[in-house]
Amino acid sequence: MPLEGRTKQDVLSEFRCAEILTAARGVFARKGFQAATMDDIAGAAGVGKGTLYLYYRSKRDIYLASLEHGLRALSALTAAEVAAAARIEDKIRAFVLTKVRYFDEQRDFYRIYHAEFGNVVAHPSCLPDELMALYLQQVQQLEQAIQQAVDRGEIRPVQAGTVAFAIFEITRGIITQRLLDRTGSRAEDDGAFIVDLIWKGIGNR
Amino acid sequence: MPLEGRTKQDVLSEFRCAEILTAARGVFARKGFQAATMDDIAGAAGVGKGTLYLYYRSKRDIYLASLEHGLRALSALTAAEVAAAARIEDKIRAFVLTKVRYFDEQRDFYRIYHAEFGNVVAHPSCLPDELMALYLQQVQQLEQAIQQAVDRGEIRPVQAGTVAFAIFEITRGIITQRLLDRTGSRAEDDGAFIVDLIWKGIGNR
Amino acid sequence: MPLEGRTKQDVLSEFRCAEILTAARGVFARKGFQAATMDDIAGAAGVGKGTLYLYYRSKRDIYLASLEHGLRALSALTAAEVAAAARIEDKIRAFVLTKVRYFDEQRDFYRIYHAEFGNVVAHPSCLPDELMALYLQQVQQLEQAIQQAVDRGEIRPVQAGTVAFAIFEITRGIITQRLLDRTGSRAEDDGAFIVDLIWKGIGNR
Amino acid sequence: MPLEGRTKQDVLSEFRCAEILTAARGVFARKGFQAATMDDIAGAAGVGKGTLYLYYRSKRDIYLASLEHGLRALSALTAAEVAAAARIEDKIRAFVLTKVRYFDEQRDFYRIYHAEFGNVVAHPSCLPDELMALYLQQVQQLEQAIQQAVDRGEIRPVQAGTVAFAIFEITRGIITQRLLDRTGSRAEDDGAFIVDLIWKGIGNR
DNA sequence: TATGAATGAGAATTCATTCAT
DNA sequence: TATGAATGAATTCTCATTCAT
Repeated sequence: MPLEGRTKQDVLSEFRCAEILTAARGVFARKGFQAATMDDIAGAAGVGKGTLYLYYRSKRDIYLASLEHGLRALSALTAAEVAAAARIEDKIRAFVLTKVRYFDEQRDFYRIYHAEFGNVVAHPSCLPDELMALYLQQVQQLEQAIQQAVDRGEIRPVQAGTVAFAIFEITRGIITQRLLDRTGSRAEDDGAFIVDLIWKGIGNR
Repeated sequence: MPLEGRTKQDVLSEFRCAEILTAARGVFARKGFQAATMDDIAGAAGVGKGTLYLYYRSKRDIYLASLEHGLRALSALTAAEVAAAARIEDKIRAFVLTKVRYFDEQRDFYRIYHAEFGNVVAHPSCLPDELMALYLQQVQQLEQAIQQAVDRGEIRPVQAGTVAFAIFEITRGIITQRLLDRTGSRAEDDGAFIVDLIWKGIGNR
Repeated sequence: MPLEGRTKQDVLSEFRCAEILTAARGVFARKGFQAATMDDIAGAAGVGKGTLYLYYRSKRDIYLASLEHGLRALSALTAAEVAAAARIEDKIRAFVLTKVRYFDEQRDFYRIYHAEFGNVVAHPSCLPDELMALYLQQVQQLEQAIQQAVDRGEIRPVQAGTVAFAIFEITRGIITQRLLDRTGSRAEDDGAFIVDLIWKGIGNR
Repeated sequence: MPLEGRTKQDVLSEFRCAEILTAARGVFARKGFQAATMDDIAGAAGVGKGTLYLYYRSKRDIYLASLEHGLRALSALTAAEVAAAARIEDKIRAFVLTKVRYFDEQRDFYRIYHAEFGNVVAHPSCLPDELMALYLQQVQQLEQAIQQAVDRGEIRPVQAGTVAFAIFEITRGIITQRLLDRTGSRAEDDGAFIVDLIWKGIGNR
């Protein structure tokens, strides 16, 4: 039974970490990084302020951990779904839909995600390389799929990187809209629209 | 003479306002809203800290004024260029190119613009309605043009709003990339790419 | 009249600095460095807490400034008095008496001075070199005088450095006692005792 | 068997106490009272943080116990050596040498000892009477010996208390120097110097 | 007895805003 | 009108002490 290591401590510790991270995500989503205080987070997590520092070294640390946690989950999910699709058309659809659905359920996380990665331009050097890599990896996965499709002649020759980036951006836009409008359009429809647009363009016949 | 109001005062006042706004834009772009201090802005504007409060009520006020100032200019410019183009294809090209070029020259402004409007999701209620309206108006102009094109049969029947939004998002993505990469691709080429993608999609044939 | 620079600002600034330093000296003397809070100091100085940071960068800065201020005054005074005395006996007396009298009037300062320089052993590297130099200079002045007296045959051949240091230490001891006992022995008597002891020793005849 | 009390418990308890005290002494010496944390001490002692509170009521308690422990040992040693010497000259030498040698081997303790008793002036009321008594007793032992020597005509009539105090202070100075300089002068030489100075003074012939 | 996770009071420092000059 | 010295509310982080296990 001791096979799994010191379960008591470790499980409790992991539980606390998760508790804090979840609470923090909500607070950060509601107030943004600056306006969120350690008191807020401690209160939301139902622990003392000092306890936060037992698990994370600083406010920024908690923030980055929130970010990484969600991003890693999203990335794994997207990679799996995209890989599972055969044709490029389906891969794109999988890419879009996975993200739309993920963020539909993780609205708090989207707010943080968006605030941070949306602003890479404004403050380029603020994020750890590891996190940036994780973020950029998303587009790269799609880019590779598109490049292969070009090579196989499935689609007309386009710059895979820029197209992937365009899809990425439109998806982000759609997700943003879905969060702002509460007019629950179906995720499938939004996804279908993007794929259709990217696939056929708007030009008349 | 008194036709134009108290010219001396007004002109001086406007001059000071512009001076402050320009300085503030640079500071905000460099440091972000939170990290920028009134001392920074006063220093950059070459005035005393107290003077800022003669022209603006708060730090946030200066920020919003910066935003509005640039946004108004961009909006007017875009409207004119889009209106000047005849065919929808050209209107889209004009839309994209105007924005790409504007931000190429107003990089400081782009950083603020992006940070703030990119984050509407995260902090929905923070911006005054007037500013939001100005922002949304950009897409609406494009949307109308697309709707007309649909009505005229210039392009296949698509949801004008969503397409306009997609173009808007891709454009933003491209601009972001241009600021990050210093690999100076030509604005015309980036613009052409977007129009091409939107127009024809990536599907074969 | 503008010969003396911007008097208004400078005088006010110097006044504030002195005010803060005096208040701080009292607080540090009463509570020690660690226990003294910026609130204490601000309260004692009759200014806002933020004001302290207009004149000094940190709590430690205020502390060091207090120390340097008093030390510089003492050093100058001692140097003058010692130089004014002709015979080595009188120089030693001047050295002892100047210090005893100075600290009689600057009890607050003595507490800081003693706490900090008394503890060089415990935390050797904490003080800026400049301050340490100022401190050590005191013994060196005396050492030179003693060495000259040895060279001239005024006194028996002794190690000037160690003797100077011994005088320095006894003086410190006496001052400490004077502050603890409120039994007001006359400074002259204490001074005379030290000189007598150092001069003749306790050996019979 | 029960004559000696609950040996098992008591011995273990004493052992723990000694362990903690030794560890604490090192930590306090290295970091000073304020900067030393209970975590540091617990870590150095190889026990849990909570355990410290089973043996001592507070951080200050541990500190004072460290102090008392070392001071008691020093005091006993000095008393014995001084008593063993016959002539006053030898008693002084014994006094000086015992202390110099003791602190040569207990550098950690010296740092604490010096920091605390060196600062009696700064914070007069901080130490328990018992500890102060123990400290002052050192000088008093010497004072009595000197007074007897005066009474017996061994030395010229001097104020025994002040002379004892002077010797005490010079000795402290020498020890401090020995710890700062690593220029290992022999303890005997330093001791001889002090005795010589105190005995003959520096006056010529 | 031994532990170390949890706590929260407390302190240094920053900075938007005010206001006397 | 212009200034910048003064302010104090607000925030992050530390660490002695407690207490459930």
